[in-house]
Amino acid sequence: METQTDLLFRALADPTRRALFERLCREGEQTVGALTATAGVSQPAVSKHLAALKAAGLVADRHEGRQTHYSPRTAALGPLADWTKDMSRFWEGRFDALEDLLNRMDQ
Amino acid sequence: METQTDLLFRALADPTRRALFERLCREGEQTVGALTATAGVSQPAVSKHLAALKAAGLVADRHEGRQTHYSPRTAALGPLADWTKDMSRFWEGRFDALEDLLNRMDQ
DNA sequence: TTGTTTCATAACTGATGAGTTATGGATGAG
DNA sequence: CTCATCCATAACTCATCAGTTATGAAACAA
Repeated sequence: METQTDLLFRALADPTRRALFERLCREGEQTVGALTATAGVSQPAVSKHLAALKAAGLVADRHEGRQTHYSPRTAALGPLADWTKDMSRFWEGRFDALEDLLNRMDQ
Repeated sequence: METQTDLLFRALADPTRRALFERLCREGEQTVGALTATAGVSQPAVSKHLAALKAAGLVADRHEGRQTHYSPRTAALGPLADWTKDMSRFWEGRFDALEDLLNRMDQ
């Protein structure tokens, strides 16, 4: 079966898709047209990537007339942060750079 | 070009590969044979996954006689933690669940 | 109504990659 | 020196997926 975590990791694996999500995080809500203008791929490609991000819960869409506005849902990154921290914790106390990692995550 | 971040996200995208890494984090150093025993895929498949994890810096290998021991390198998760935090920060102050995410990351 | 714009979907192509079996190199056991 | 064991690589198959062009639906403009 396809868990939500699987979906999340897979959604972020593609560079083009990750770049779209990054733009939304940096610049805020954007229409498909605006995203397509500088995405380097065709409009249908952008739409498909946005659908994948939406399936992973990473973006939300809002319809306004002919346009569809997409915005980031950074809350969806929660499981990713949890997983990263868990992996470090499991390995904790053995010998490695856990402290460095946690320091980086603590603000 | 293939950045180190691309390599990291791609390495973690596959469920079988992620499961191998999780096992190493939970149980510590393992030989290829031990990992293969419960991986659900063939020994060459395991070897290839381990090679991918190694290319991403997520594991290290140690040769001892005929056996190869693999251990996790959780420090390689640093860029992932950084990226996650950056994305949340960019979106910070706009309106969403940043606090919840950061609380989860703060220990 | 007629035409234009915006986006999503369908249909297809090509590349990538996860899996397999086969094999070989290296080490250890006898 | 055999022979078995452990792992990595080669060679191949098959599915998945990122990209394309073509098209259609819906909203606005005239």
